[in-house]
Amino acid sequence: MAKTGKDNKQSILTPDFFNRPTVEVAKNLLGCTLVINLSKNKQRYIIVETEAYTQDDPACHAYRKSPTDKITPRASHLYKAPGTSYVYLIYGMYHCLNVVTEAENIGAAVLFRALEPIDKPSPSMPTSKKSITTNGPGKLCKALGITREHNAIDMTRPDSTMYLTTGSVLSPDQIIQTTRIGISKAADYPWRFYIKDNPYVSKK
DNA sequence: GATAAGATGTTA
DNA sequence: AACATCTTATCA
Repeated sequence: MAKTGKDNKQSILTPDFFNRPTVEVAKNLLGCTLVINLSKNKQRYIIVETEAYTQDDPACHAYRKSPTDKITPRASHLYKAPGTSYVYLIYGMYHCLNVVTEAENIGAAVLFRALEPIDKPSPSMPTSKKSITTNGPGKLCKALGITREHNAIDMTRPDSTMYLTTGSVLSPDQIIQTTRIGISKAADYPWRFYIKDNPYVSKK
């Protein structure tokens, strides 16, 4: 289980953090804090599961067979500055939250797959996985109220409705790297990361 | 426990 | 027609 990190000084993640290889960013986001200010009360969540999607990845929305292929409207957000939010609708009923990585105009991002609440923790421990509402990319957006309205937010600014800060520092043996979930194209890429033994990670 | 199917609408 | 998902139903 991740620590809350309340004893640490947390600093906001800057564009430099996201302007790096996407797989590195996905790994390093584990343990960091998502701060979200959609309603009146600011809420914080620890990132416990991520996936990387790059410009060379057939599963990425920004994937183009040839560099001359046109950029589609949905994927256009993926080409914005590192640290920008990208939200899309999946299966007609769920939203998924990503943060843009690498340099502007590259087209890569990290998908947020699961979060651990800091401010409203479940009483003691969740009694079962069914009671967790932030373990899965569609579920967490529903729980946090994230929709396509929250596209193209600069998440590197403390006055944004969403931004990211440093959190608990994880030791290498707490970070599990494995294959991605829920996709058919390039599902064998080992670009999913999660915190070992954390009860808020999706799946079993 | 496992596996199957349905909901739903944007995208290319 | 496919889809970076989740819930519910049914079988064991």
